[in-house]
Amino acid sequence: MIDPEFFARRAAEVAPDLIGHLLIVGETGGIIVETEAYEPGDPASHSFGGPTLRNQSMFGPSGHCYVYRSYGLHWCMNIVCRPGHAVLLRALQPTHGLDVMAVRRGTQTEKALCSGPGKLTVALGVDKSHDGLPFDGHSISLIAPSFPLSPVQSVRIGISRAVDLPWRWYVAGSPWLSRKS
DNA sequence: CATTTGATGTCCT
DNA sequence: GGACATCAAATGC
Repeated sequence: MIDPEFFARRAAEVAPDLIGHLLIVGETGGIIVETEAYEPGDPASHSFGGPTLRNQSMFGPSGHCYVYRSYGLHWCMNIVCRPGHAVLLRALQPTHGLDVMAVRRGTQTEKALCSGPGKLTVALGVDKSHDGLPFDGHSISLIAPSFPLSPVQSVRIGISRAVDLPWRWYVAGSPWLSRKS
């Protein structure tokens, strides 16, 4: 399991370190290949402006989930770092339970199973009921890579505020990203 | 191929 | 009422 100290840092420090970790939810999972950091004081972050009913998990214990509804219909999954900080999981390389994920996603094309924040929650079966749950190896696990990767740093995607903050990290050339880079 | 559009939860003004 | 950390299908070149 991951040292709790790993999560109790700034989101912008945790996000690149999460690249290469194996995320397991139930019988499905994959390797994290794309993340984004959101911090307090960051106008694009849900924690900007303090706690609300919706974002309260973002101010809860580090190393837990923050799951929210995006655009009224998609679930998005974050890992909470220190209070008000969270890392959005944007894409996975599918490794576990591909058949189950394909059924949930209703697609045959393996490269599109987890290639986006709204897609990977469907593939993993994550929804509001996972909000606030810990990555403790019970229903949700996180396993460190055997060797560190060197992700590429870039600007975030799909936001309209603080668009210049270079807080997106991804595995260069990976075919599993939410968009080609 | 690129661009537009529809689905509609939760928070903010 | 409007904005939004999105996706897939429809439409237009």
